Parts: sequence; structure tokens; C-alpha cells
Amino acid sequence: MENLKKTTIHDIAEKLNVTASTVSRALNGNPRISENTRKAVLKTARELNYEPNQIASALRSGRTQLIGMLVPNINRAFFSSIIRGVEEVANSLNYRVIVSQSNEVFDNEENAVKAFLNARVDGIIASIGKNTQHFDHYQQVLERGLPLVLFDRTTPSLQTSQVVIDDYQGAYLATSHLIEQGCSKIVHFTTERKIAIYKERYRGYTNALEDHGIQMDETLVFSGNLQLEDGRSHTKSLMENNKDFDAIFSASDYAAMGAMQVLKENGLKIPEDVALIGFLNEPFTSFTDPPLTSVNQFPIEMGHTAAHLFFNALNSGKKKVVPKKTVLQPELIVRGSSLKRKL
Amino acid sequence: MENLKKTTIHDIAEKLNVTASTVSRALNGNPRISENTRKAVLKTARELNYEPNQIASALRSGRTQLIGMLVPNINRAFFSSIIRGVEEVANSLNYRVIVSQSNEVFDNEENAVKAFLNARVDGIIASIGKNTQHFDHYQQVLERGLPLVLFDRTTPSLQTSQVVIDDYQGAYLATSHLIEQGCSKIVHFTTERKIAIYKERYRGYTNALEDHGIQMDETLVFSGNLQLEDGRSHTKSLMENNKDFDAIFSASDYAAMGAMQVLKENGLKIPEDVALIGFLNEPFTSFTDPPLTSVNQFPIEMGHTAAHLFFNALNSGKKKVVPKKTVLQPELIVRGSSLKRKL
DNA sequence: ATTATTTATGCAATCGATTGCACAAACTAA
DNA sequence: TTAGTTTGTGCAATCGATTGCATAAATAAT
Repeated sequence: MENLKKTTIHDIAEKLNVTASTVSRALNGNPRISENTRKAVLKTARELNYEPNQIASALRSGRTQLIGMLVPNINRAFFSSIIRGVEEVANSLNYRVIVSQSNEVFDNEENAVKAFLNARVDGIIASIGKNTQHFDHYQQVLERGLPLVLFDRTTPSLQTSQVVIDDYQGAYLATSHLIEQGCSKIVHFTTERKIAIYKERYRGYTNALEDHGIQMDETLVFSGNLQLEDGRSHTKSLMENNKDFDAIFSASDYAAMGAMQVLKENGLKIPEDVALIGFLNEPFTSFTDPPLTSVNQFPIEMGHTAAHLFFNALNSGKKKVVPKKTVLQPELIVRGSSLKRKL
Repeated sequence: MENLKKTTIHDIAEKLNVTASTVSRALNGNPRISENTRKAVLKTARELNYEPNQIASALRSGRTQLIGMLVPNINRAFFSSIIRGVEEVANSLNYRVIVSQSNEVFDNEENAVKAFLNARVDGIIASIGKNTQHFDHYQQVLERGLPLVLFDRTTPSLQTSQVVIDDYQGAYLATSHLIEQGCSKIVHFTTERKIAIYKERYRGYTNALEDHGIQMDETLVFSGNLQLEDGRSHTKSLMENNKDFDAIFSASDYAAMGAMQVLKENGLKIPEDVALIGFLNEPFTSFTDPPLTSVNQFPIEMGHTAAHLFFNALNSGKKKVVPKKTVLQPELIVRGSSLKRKL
């Protein structure tokens, strides 16, 4: 059949009457190898169609050139864009990314991390599951001296680098924008505020109100799962109770979408009767009618940043690096759903 | 510091006064090991917190438990859902998935495949880039005896398993539905029809027209990149030329969305004046106004199928398997953009 | 010309698990 | 009892590349 036998450094060595050590060094650009030998090795390598066996290299050197990447959901635009960002940086440095998803289930998260360690990844980039309460599995990663970078969903329990966007600022911008548009009775959709990011968004919302001298009304805050259905039911409940409100700031685009549907079903005009803002800038937000104002988290850039933090930690070697926390600034993308006054 | 030194089978062996061979066999369930020894090994392994080094195992056994997965774009719902599907199956079998994206650039595709081979993946699952014309890199995969499964974007040039949906059927269903809604002057958005899937959709469109006795009008077929902007410009050109049409069947949801925007901008009612159907059932399709009728490709199921084909090929070992082609049946998801008559 | 230094390469162990073959002990059959 | 099996382990090579240490050859210093 075909030439299935792969060529190794030994084949190259034999052909050139040198040893495998020399070939290895030549290929790795070791300065102790003479220019002539190096050239000969490279030439022969090409001729024999040599391709390094990364597994063998990994075993000996301890570096697999693999990054384990853990996300709650791979098929959500926000996360897949982050993966994309990480990958762009990683691939350019000849690293590969293994992806796993937790589906927000703690056991999956734990298993994925273990599987990564068994696969001997050089480090892990992860976003924590919604229901994760303890972090031993991540702690183990750190104890092995492997780089660990957390993004978006992080925890103060772990002493490690992380990248988040300024959720507070995003919420503050959104709420302020609504106020500037003349709204004052602003509803907020959030979720049980255990996770930092939702806490921060809530804080941004309340502070913006306060800074503009608007009295906060707790009955306008709804807590749920931030899915489409939650947005729908919150809005229905607003209507049924004849609540007086002129804007909704939702911590999620999906819930905002649910609100938009119910508002339209009830003949309310957006943004004239109720202005609407979501969070995350999901791809669909520009396709709704009216297009949905949202907060862009720059997921691809977040991926880039996560990767850079990762390689920083990786290259600093054994010497402990001070964990770095990068906070990206979000951007309010103003669209029709909140723009009452033509600028 | 911490106990950084990982325990190996040698540590277990030493503690039990047996050899590493025995430990290895015990851990792998080799029947030649006595029940007692096996139990002792497992117990000690647990005590010492042993975790197998997959790299060492991979080097010796030649199996890395890694699948290379290549997609054009990871942050597109269709592809990320397929990845999700593959992953679900792979992880349950203790395989990991390395993901790379080609961004439709041939060089990237080639490099990614090479990188996979260097990483010694056990096989590859891929969707071919739009502009890929030759397939040597994939041929090499096959020549090495590695499983290769193609999904969605495939080619007859490669003798290997593949999974696609019945694009013909999807387009036929869509077009027929429009006809049943009373439309007869049906526009089609497509792309240069080199890639099988678009050819098939075109064929489904024309055959449906024919079967319903409608004369095909070539001037109603627009070829472009199927992005939002393409949909917009095609539709504008229709309007400017005062074309007589009552429906659009787009081979992509994005182009359909572009059409929807322009139609609405021109005061046309959807579906009364123009009915509209897309393809892919992107998440946003249910959020547009009116919601966009589309063709569901069942991406997660496609991922499952791809994975199953992969493991079939993998487990059949050296003996050549007959490549299998699985064709999934699509489903027309009827939404407001095409539903003229209330059912 | 002799010693010291640099340069280029080889030697051999190593990473950790797997596996074909050998072999002792225990058991069965004749 | 002796030969023939079966059962359970050990031995040692192997996968392919890396790397600390040794060393021969070439060059520089005295």
C-alpha cells in the first residue's frame, strides 16, 4: 500500500550519518548546531517528508501545545465568538484548542477539567458554570502550576488571571441612555444575583438611577432565568398589574426579546411607549423590529485577551505571576428600540 | 510546595511489589490478571491519586483519543451546533475534540489539517471551505488510514463517509409551500453553484416549480454571497426594475433577512405582498417580524451522526470500510413570513 | 608548540505506558 | 507420576523526541 511508516528524526539522522540528538537540535534551532548541519537536516527533513511527532515531543518535554477551553455552551454566539478569539491567537502560536462544554452542570464541568488534565493540556481557559459553588477542580489546576484563565464568569475564590467586561459600566450606560431618552420608570430584568456579572449589572442600573435623582422602585425589578419566556412572563405581569413603566433594561437579549414580543402583542409602541435595551448584543438584535439596543461585550476581543493572559502566564514559567484581571470596556449599541429622539 | 510529582504506574507497581506491566494490564482490564491483583492495583491507584498519562499512552499505543474538527466558522450557529453534537458523542466515549476554523480560506484549511496530523489526532471530521478546489490534504488523511468524515459541505472527490441533509428536499418543500400559499412568481437567491448544497437547493427550487406547472423564469434567480447585504441588493434590484414577484426563497437566512428589510422599507407587506423563506433556521429567524419561515437542518443531530460515522470507521480498524453517506431529512419550519392563509 | 577555550556532535537516559514473548507455578489429564 | 495446560507475572523493547553531560575537533591564547 502507501508509505504508512512515518519518517522520524532517526531516519534523517541515519541518512546524514549524524545522531538523532543532532537532528532534534537542528530542527529546534539550537545554536550549538553548525549552519551546514542545520541546512542539511532541514533539506533532508523536507525530502523525507518529515513531520514531527508532537506526542513524543510532548511526553519528553512536558508541553503538549494544547489548551483546554471550557464554556457553558458552545452554540451560543457569545461563547463561540470567544472561542474564536482564543483560537486565533492560539493557532498563530502553534497551539491547539480542545473545547468542552459544561451545559451549566457542575459534574460536567468537573469532568471536563479532569479530562483536560489527563490529556495533559498546557493550561485551561474557562468560564464557570452558573451553578458552580466550589472550585476544587480549578484549584488543582493551579496547584499543578498550570495557567488558568477565567473569562466572563469568574470567582474571587480563585487566585488567577481573568478577563471580564465592565458589567457595571455597561448597565450604567444603558440605564443612563434610557434616562436621557426621557424615561424614568425603568424596569430591570435580572437573575438571582449570585453571579458577579448580574450583580454588577444590577448595581449599574441602580447607581445610574440614583445619579440621575430617580427614586428606585423595587417592584420594577424582576428576577428569573433571563430566557425569552422569562421576558415574556415578566412583561405580562407588568401589563396585568397595570404597572406604570416606560422602559425595560434587561440583563439579557433573550428576555428583552420576550418583552418586545409581548409589548407588540399588546399594541404598545417601541420605543415611544416603552423603550427597550438588552445585554450581550446577540446577532439577532440587529434583526428585530425595531432593532434592539444592546451592550456589546466584544467577545472576540475578550477571547484574544484571554489567550494573551494565558500565554503570559505560560511563558512566565514556574515563577509565580501575579494574577492579572483585565476589564474590557463595553459599548452601548444604540438601535431603534431605545432611540426616541432622532439625533 | 505541593506534591507536584505525578504518580505513575511504576509507583503503584513498587508499592505492590509487582511490575509496571502488571499494573498497566490491571488498569486496562486485561483478563490475564488475577482478580486479587486487579483489586489491589485499583485500590492503590486510588490511594496514590493516580491519573493515567494519556500522552505516554498515546505515544506507545498510537491512539490519542483526539478528534480534529474543522469548520469554516465556529461562531455561526449552524456550525457550533454541529460541534456540540459531535462533542456530546465524543465525550461520552472519552474522546476530546480539537476545533479549528478555516474561515473559508484554503491555506487555513490545509494548515489546520496538517496541524491535526501533527497533533496525531485519531481522525478528522470536517466541512470543506467554500473555495477549496483540491483535496490533497484530505487525501493524505485517508492514506494514513485515519477516519475522515465530511459533513454538510462535501465533495465527491473523496471516498469517505459523509453526512448531509437533503438540500434538494428542503428547497423542494420550501418552494412547494410558497406555491401552495398561492405564489407563482418566486424569486430564488443562490450562490455560484459549485458547492453541491447550493446546486441541490437550486434543483429543488426548479423541480418544485416544474412539478407544479410553473414556468421557470431565469431572471428571478440571483447569485451572490448570500449575506445580508446580498439579500438587500438583490431585492433593491428587483424593486428598481419593477419586477413582478410574489415570493422569495433564499438559500440563506441572512439574505432572506436582507430582503425582509428592503421589502419593509418599501412598504411591502410580508407575506401578503411577498412571502419569504430562508434556509438554515438560524436562531434569529424566530425573532424577526414577521418570523421567518426557514428550513431546519438539525445541526445537533448532524453532529451526532457525524460522530457515529466517525467511530464506525475508527472501530472497523484497518479493514477498509465502505464509505457511508447519510442523508438527513430537513424540516420546513413554517412561520409568519410565508403563511398567507391561516391554517 | 603547548595549553585553554570554543564549537559541534555523540552518548545514553528519560518521559510513562504498552505489549510480544518467556516462564514459573498451579492445575488437569493420562 | 509425568506430561500437557492454564493462569498470572515479569522482562525488556518500544513509541519518537529531548536533554544533561561527555568528548573530539577546531580555534585561540600564551
